[in-house]
Amino acid sequence: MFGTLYLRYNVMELSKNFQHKEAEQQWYAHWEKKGYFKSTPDDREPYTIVMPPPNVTGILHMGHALNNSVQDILIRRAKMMGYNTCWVPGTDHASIATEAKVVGMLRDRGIDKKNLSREEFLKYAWEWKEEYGGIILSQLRKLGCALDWDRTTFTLDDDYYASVIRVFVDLYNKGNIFRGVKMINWDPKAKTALSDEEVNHKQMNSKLTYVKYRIDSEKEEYITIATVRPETILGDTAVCVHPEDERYAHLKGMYCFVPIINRRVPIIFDEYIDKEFGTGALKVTPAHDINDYNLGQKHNLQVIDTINEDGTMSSDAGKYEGLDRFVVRKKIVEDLKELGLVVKEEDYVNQVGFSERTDVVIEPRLSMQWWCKMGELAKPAIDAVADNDIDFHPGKFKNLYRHWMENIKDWCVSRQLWWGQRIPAWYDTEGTIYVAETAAQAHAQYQSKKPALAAQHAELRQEEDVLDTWFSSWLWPMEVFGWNKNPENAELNYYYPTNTLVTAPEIIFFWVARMIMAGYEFKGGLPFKEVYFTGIVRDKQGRKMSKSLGNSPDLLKMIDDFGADVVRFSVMICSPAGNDVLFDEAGLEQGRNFCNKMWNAMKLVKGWETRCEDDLDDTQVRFAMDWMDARLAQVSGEVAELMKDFKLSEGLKTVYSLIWNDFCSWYLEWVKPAQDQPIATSIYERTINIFEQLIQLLHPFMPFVTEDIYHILRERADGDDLIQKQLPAYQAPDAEMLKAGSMLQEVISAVRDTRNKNQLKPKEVINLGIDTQDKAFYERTMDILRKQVNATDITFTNEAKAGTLSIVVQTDKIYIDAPNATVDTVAQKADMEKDLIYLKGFVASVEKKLLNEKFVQNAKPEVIENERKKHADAMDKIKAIEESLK
RNA sequence: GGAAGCAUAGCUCAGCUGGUUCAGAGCAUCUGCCUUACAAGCAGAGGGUCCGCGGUUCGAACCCGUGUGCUUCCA
Repeated sequence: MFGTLYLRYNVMELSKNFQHKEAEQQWYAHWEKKGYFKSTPDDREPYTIVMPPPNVTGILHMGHALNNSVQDILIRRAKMMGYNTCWVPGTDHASIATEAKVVGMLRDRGIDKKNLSREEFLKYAWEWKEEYGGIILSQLRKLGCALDWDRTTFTLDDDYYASVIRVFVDLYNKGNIFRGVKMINWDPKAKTALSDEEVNHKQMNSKLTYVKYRIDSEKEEYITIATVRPETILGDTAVCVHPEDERYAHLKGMYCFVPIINRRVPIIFDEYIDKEFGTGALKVTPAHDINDYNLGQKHNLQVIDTINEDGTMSSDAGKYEGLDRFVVRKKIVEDLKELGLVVKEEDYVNQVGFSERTDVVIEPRLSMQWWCKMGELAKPAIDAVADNDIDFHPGKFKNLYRHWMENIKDWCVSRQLWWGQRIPAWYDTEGTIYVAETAAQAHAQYQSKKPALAAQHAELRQEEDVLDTWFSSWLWPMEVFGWNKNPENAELNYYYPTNTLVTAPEIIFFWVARMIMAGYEFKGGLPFKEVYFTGIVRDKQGRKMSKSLGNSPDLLKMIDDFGADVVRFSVMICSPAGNDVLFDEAGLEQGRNFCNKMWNAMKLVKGWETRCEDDLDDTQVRFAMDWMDARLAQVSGEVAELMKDFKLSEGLKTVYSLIWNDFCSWYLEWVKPAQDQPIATSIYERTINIFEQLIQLLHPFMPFVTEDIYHILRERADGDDLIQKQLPAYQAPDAEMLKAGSMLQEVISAVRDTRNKNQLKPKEVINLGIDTQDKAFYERTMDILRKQVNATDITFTNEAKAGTLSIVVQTDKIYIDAPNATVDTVAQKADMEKDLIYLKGFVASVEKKLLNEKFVQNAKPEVIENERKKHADAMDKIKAIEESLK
């Protein structure tokens, strides 16, 4: 492997640009081979992240790229800070999504799920999983993720399965799990119940249809209701009005007929009704609306279920039986029109629930399901976040969390699917339930409870339903470390609680809240210490990236074209902390250019290697090196602060600017020897050291290019890899050096600006006369200054020379003499006059402040001191300008 | 209908406890340069009523009230 390295890194053959494809492959394999991603408990402090397991059916999209880049950055940085880092990968069995995929695959092969037994179906499902599942894990490698692959976990692994069953039984025994009929969200495509969290509400343009119901009386009299779901009319078992609605007061105790099927139903009165909505009369369909259901309970109404589990009409729908609900919606309105019962139709905007998984319209449906009571589980989890035992970033999600947790409802945990953990409940012939971890244990319960029945009918029937996928994911941080086998095992005790959970705010209820509850309930403590919520990835126009909009870019192609580093850069650079991510492909170019910049800087520096001479004097550029060290120290501190606050995007920008502006644009230009000139070995060595530290700061963000450059800069011993190089301890930057450095930059920029404004070509030589109190500064930096502004003579002077351009930097007066060009000194003077006017105004405002008694009384002493200093500085500058204008 | 958040340069965003020459950065734009690593580059410049209105304060981008607009979550 180092053979190929050597070839690629032969200086003479260094490519024009950074070659991401080779580098990525090479370094990921190297890191893996070296075992850098692996973690075993030792005496270091652990830093642990469990990756939110993507669906086993998933392929890498923008959300994953963001989420996992963030985690990788945190992990890699923690590793450099000396932690024993452990990042656990895995996938989620995603019951609904996967079962849908498998059903689709079977259909393509001409197999109908209905004709398969559970065992046969599961065999196919596992086959599918082995062949197509988990593609995303290999895609995460491409992104460069430093995951401990030996710990890869699947939520349907045997041990994982057992832990889910154990938790179910435990909660059942504690009385938290029960079975009951309730109104649930039914997904007619997946044919399963969903939890409230799995329903997305979207605004829809609907029609509000006004329909007349004939009242059962001598006269021909009608009551008109308004509905957006005419197809449910067939399930109506009442019409309801407000008790104080005078329009309907005379109908007390009367009945009306449901059109088409002519069912005689009561007119009931309830304060639930909104008198203003529609006609103030509501058709009540207890089987198909949660509010109607509640009304029905209260008023003892019949429940008639007119919709089948696949969304077609049931036998109770009479002649519409077998037709789809949306077909019937139209047809029934036509039929009602023919009967003359439609009063009018109005456009109406309402919220409609869609399945999070299959995106079909949810059907509220009454059904027998398994439920988990959440109230008790929620209590410690509420406190954990309120007391900041678990820290949320950004903090705004704390409120959201608390609000939801305080109003938490029972969790519908059963799903009418086969792919998942089968609910460990068995029924005897009389319908009694036995919940146990194994069939044998259930039988034992049965034997002891009903020996007579057991003797007659030995068989128990197991519940067909499986558990909600989230009922397994909520154990993730515990179970990836083998909680089920041994809840006190050494690994679990070392890595748990994990440090940081990085996830999307959309699953704060699905997953985050439930993991916290599970952590306290089953492990007796919090699952992670902090949660970082990334933003939602949107396109440039602010639209959420989604398959249906087709606005999410092809990540793998992007990685292929630009490289993982660039993709990571482009995602992170537009990810402001706590805000959504407006992904702009322009970031790809910026990232590519950045790689190119570093690559070329490396080529420049590397090119000096053969020009090194030990005895050369380096005092001329010592200023540059000392300044760069100071900047490095300063920015390292800034980055550390930013990372602590999860301001990763800011952190990246800061390092980017340090490398591009400070290092490439200033430093390298300052130390660069003239063409074909030798360079002092000491400068070369120190420059390499600086370069190393720079790319080390960047490494967590862009691991490949940095590791690659690290190895080209110097020949490295086996095991000397950037990924595991430890960050140096924080050093306070040399403040004097920083100040001097920016002064030099200011002088250079001011001279260049003046050159530009006077159309002095870069090649045009100038002379500088400098009037300053601080000659030492200019003596120290004179060579750099000369080179940077293309000056030949730099001399000290005490007076303005006629025909020169004068500028003032801080309080130094600089006279620019261009011997071979004509310059417009008048325009230059006018510019300075403008500065003067501004400064005088500024001084006046500061004076006003200082003369204001209230200010002097109330302001903090250091603020006043500052104002005085501002005043003095401005006065000095005014003086300098006035003198140079003479 | 309930709740939260946001509004600063053309775009995306920083701006801490009200006071630093505080109005900033990156991208985009404009001008000049193929200058001995990089034109995927270099040097420089121009862009803002800090959403409107009112208040608190010696002092407000920042605190309070209010209006407007946008976004998200919940029902």
